Amino acid sequence: MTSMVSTPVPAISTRAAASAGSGDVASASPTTAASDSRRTILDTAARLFRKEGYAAVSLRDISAACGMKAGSLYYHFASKDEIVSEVLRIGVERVFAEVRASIDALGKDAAPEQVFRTAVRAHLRALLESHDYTSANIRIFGHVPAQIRAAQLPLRDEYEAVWADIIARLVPRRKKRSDELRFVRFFLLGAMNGTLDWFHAGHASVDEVAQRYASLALSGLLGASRD
Amino acid sequence: MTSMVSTPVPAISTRAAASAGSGDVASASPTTAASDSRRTILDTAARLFRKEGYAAVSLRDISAACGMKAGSLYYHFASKDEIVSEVLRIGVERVFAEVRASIDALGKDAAPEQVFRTAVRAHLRALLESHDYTSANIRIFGHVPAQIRAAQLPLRDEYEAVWADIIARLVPRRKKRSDELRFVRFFLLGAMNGTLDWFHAGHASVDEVAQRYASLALSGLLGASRD
DNA sequence: GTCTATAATCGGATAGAC
DNA sequence: GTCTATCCGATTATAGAC
Repeated sequence: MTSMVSTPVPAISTRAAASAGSGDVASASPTTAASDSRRTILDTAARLFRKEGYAAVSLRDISAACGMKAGSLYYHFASKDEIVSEVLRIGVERVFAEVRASIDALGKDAAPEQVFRTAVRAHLRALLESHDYTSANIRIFGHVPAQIRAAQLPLRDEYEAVWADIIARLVPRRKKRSDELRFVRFFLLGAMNGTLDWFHAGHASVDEVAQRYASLALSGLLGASRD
Repeated sequence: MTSMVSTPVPAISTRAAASAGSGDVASASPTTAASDSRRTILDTAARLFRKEGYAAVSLRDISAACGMKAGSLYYHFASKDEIVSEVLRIGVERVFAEVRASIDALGKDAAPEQVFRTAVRAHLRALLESHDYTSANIRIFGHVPAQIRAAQLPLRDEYEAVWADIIARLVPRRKKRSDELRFVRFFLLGAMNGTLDWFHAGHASVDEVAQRYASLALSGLLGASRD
């Protein structure tokens, strides 16, 4: 959600989950002891990175929370960088897949506004209740080494392209200049990702936040409140 | 911009700059060698924290960038925690003071929408072009030790109260429920603070971003574009 | 006020036993 | 696969010279 590089904009739902290399935790490989440990390490790392930040979490912290010793992590990963890269990648893959799936479920004739509201809800669900991976990504992305950030940009751009499409469908023909839409996209993603800084389960439901945020984005705070 | 604690809401511009303890860099104390060094250390720390994050910046990094040795910092500050606490405090004080000053300059009869647009511009200017302190605050707040965060909440709440007031003036009488306004405030501050993740000088001016963001917040992305 | 020197701890990473 | 043991550099912080 940071890059300003423009990328080819695929139509929504035309692309497969992309990459998903050999290490994709989400894919259903045959369960082995090694893959179990690998997944446990990544789950734990995502949870700790989300809570504490990137630099504040040591490999000793991760391994201890897994019931392992620090040296054992190196059987599964070559470095801390490799662990955090995987966590970041999976974080985007998941919110990406869920937003696209939620849109696809609406069918091809869904109204642009309905598509928008559905995507906002899916993004916020992934961020606030489903996935430590996605929330860890948003929270630590700006704090990992620049080299790791750079490697993640293509995947982020792919995900942002989905939002560019959703927004482009929504906005009337007039003023479709691409830098117009860029501002809208940054505005919306900034507001949504900012929920991580204040949302705590119990005060309001994720779906309520999603409804309010979608309405605010569509109509503004002076606009007619339709819900 | 994180707390959910409600605080007394002062009318805009009725309160002095609050606190501004003995160590306020912004206040004009007689310039001594010690206060010069103190200020240099804080300026440098703010710049590095903004760029690299909290945990990634060591006291050696700060002192080296000041042309000093690490041990010398301890003449001016008791710990890294004390340095970062000062940076965070000054960051809020400054954006606070500038937003309030920009509103005060409009006079008491300014239209709510004009007040809003002016405040958005002042906040974004402090964040994106004026102050490493303010941008450092936004970037690292969620990554400093919990104890430090907690100590900063009252000041943050004071600043958020200004926004609560600006927004309350703007919204029609209907539906002024406070949790309504809370969502609007979080939505807006999230979008504005998110600019840190993508804005780079040169592509667009801060004032252009401010205009677009204010319009989007007021009218939404379906609304009439009035600029 | 700033320096040097150092204490005490913790960090990522590696080698080899089991 | 996981553990133990260890290397080695970096970190915060302190003590005392100048």
